[in-house]
Amino acid sequence: MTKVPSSARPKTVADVARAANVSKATAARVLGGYGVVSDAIRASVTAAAKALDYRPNELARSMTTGRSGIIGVVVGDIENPFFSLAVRGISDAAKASGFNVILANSGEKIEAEKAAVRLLIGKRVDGLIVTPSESRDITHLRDIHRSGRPLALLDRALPDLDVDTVTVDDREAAIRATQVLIGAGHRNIAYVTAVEANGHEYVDLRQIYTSSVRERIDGFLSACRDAGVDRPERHVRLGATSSEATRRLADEMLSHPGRPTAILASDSVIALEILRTIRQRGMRIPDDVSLITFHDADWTGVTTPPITVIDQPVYALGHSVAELLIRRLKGQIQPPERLVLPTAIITRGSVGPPHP
Amino acid sequence: MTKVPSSARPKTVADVARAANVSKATAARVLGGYGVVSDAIRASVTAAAKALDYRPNELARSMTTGRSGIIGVVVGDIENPFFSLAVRGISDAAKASGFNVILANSGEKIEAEKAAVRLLIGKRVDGLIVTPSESRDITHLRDIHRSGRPLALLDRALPDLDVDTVTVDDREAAIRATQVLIGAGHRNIAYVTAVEANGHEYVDLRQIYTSSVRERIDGFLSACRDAGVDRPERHVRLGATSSEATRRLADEMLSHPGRPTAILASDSVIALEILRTIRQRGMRIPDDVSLITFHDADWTGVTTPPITVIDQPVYALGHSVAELLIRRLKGQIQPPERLVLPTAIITRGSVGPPHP
DNA sequence: CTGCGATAAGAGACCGGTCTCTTTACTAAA
DNA sequence: TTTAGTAAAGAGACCGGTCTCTTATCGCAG
Repeated sequence: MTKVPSSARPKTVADVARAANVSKATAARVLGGYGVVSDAIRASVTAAAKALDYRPNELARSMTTGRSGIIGVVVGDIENPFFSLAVRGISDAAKASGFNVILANSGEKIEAEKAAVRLLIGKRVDGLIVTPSESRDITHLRDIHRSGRPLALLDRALPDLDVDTVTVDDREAAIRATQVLIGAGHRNIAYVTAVEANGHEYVDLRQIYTSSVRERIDGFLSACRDAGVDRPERHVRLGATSSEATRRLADEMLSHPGRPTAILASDSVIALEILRTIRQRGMRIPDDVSLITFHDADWTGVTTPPITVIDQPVYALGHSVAELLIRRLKGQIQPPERLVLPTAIITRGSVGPPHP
Repeated sequence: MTKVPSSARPKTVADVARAANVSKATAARVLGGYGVVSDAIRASVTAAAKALDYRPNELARSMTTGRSGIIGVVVGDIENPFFSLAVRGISDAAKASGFNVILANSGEKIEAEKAAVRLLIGKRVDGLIVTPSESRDITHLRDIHRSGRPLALLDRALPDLDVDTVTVDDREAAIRATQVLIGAGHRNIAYVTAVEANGHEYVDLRQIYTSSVRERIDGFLSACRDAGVDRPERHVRLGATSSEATRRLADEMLSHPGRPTAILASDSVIALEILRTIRQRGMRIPDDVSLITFHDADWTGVTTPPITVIDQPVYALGHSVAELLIRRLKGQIQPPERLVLPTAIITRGSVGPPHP
């Protein structure tokens, strides 16, 4: 004798109007919370709505109003704690202003990123937050901007695209981290990053299409050169895109006779894999090799020794880029802002003097 | 002389139809990829669409078709790597079938969960995946089900709600982990979980409204009792909901004279905080206290010593719950399935004999 | 040469809201 | 008593697609 589970078409304003014996317009006014309605009518419509279990169709609502209340977010990889934390910052800021978030991840692939943007635009999100995976091909981002939908960039700036952007002082951070290693006596320092390039071999800065990574490498090289290191670009390693790739890369790098005495990792996921490789090879930190990584991931404080990190304000990064976007969504027009948040080095125990 | 950045209203099928000199219906057939159209007309409509930079309005499309191509996901906490990984599994499965994902997190609060469900239903998602934060109040989940929209549960079963569910063998896993500790000689074992309850004091299984946690505690208690432990429920600690709370709880627990010689942590976030507290108190693992945690989080392998864990197939959990849901979305009707995935214990170095 | 079926294109209703414009009823000022 | 003014409710267009139903055209068999 149980009720048939479904098949009951969701109720509409027209259904409620009929039940309450008012016009569709009046019912819509009550249910939509706009216009003027007498208290008596309001009560009876509300009662009818409750009785019928009316739930508004946000889709229909969005179509007429043109606003969906949704912010689209395209990140490189949700699994990377850096992004999960940033997304949390975005979500919190969005929720506080009554917006919701649709998440899509690009896997750092430009084609996936384009598809995601197309999809979100199609869903008529009110605005987008993107971590652009490339600076070469940004036509899809131009399109967003051109279509009048606000766009904001997270963690990675694009010189050619003048929109709200929140990044950290990547170059500065890389310089300081490198100086820490140089100060400890290192001259053979490797920089390991996920960015893919043809040949996995670093040649030139212009080959790096991810702005944050380019900044970091630039800072790294600059600090190395200032310390008189010869051709530091030899020690930039690209292509740590997966744990396997990173493992292979690290293994190859550490088995080499002229192996680095210190490593600077571009994110915590890479650092973890490098740490694993170091352990596996029976080497010790910081005795055999020193390590610094970007992102103060939660685990970096509990290893033995704990890892010295570049602490990025990740949550704030997400929170403020969302706030910038929302400000614009609310109609405030102002010139695009480029926020650069400061980082700090947290000194732990993973840096020591070089040991050849 | 630059073009005005926006204000150009997005083009519609009607615009394209006009430009191509065909009827709206014909243009729609081409652009929507349905119906029959001659090659000549198809070409001219496609050309017109490209010229006008037409982009379909998915909102309008969803409204008439009734399908949005979106799966709504409500998880407890995106920041917890357990959930990020599960979400990744969901996303991958969804993408493979042409679905997209809207993510909302409840913060394990029932009110936020209800709001999220209401929102997603309003957005007319095609189906929902939820990790119910409570088994007491599930009217909102009943509503989903009743409205005919498929619902699937992730990680937590609800006995009263007969829908597709994917969980792991929590009770079994807890028993095995507890037995490992008991086998090492421990009789004073603490179980620490995030679940909140009035008074933070464990009294009764019926007080635990999160099914997975209840299962685990049940298994833990059962294994303890089998080993002749007296009143093991004394050692169940609730309320590790934030890092601060966990820290406080752990600190209090470890400073107590009759402190546990081993700890079983309900997730990796809790374990990390417990580990920090242990270190901070100058205690050592496993000499002073043994530790096992649920979830083989990436960091558990790199601490000294590495942590023995209960390895849950988290990605598969997400992937298969999404597949179950999608199967139903595609119209296949079958009785609700309750999948229980197996776990395994990965023995590392965090368990040793008790040391009073 | 007529008629039938198949194919291609057009006309217009519809989805479920919002919103403008119009109508109605009632109060208050002239 | 007439009239202006206002508050409240109704009628119906509209958003941008989909989809059914109708109409026009063409080939081919009888």
